[in-house]
Amino acid sequence: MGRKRTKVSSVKPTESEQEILQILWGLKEATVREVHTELSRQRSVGYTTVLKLMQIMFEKGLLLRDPSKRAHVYRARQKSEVTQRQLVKDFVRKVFGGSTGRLVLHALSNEKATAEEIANIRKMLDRMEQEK
Amino acid sequence: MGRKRTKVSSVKPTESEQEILQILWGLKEATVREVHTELSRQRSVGYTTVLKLMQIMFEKGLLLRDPSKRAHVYRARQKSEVTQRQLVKDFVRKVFGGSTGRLVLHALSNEKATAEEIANIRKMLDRMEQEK
DNA sequence: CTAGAACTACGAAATGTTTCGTTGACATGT
DNA sequence: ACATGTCAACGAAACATTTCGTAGTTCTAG
Repeated sequence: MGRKRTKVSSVKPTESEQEILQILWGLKEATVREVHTELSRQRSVGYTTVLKLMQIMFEKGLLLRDPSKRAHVYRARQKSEVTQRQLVKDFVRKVFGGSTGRLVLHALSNEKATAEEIANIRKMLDRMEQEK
Repeated sequence: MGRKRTKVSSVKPTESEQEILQILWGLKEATVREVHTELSRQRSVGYTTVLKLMQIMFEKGLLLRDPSKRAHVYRARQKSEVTQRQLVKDFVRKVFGGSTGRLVLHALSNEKATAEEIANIRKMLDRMEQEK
């Protein structure tokens, strides 16, 4: 008997977990309290709720932690790029039937990007056409 | 007694519901059986499961239906654009900290878009810079 | 040394989502 | 008229996610 501890990399974070990952990516690493403080800015949530979520995320392999300090220090196991890639792919499939282009058009038509981002996007497009 | 029937437009579809919306957007309108047939292509799912989901979606106001035929004909209440806008916004906030540009860069670096889509994206960028 | 604050761990309730069996109505072909 | 198939409705089980209370430990100020 004994399942678990396989396919760690394919675990899809729930929505709450995504919020926490987002915060951890920004802070690089943080204690539960720091995450709670930050998340509280976005919505009302109890300390032990965040604690529990982060413990679960640790068990799932989404987070690493250093328990040597009294307040354990957590960090995301995967670089943001890796997880984001996975989530974008899933999202595009569910909401845009798999068409990345349609997602991009939609995203751009919604909100404004900065001039710098626009420039980067152009570069990206150039590169993509090169590769053909 | 009786709550409900408010804030219809702000209901966020669950993941299963998104799959069904995706199918309905493609078919314009469809019976439960048609949706089930289509969804079955993607994953294993029972007929009554789809039926129940669509009934719930109707109650939530996500779908409209015409019960005049024996097999009710359903369609999405909101145009795909509206719902997608909402979902993208939410997704960008949770996964990219609100930065649309970063989402776009990511999406593009993942998968290849078609030449036509790339052209459209360029046009969109042009337009965005015009507006400044 | 002691009171209080800050932590982790844990269990379990509350809530949300998905799945499906069963029932009864209606339709169709024989 | 009846057997067979298709349908909506519904209830509830199964499962997943979120929330929080409580207990026990360690730290810190006085």
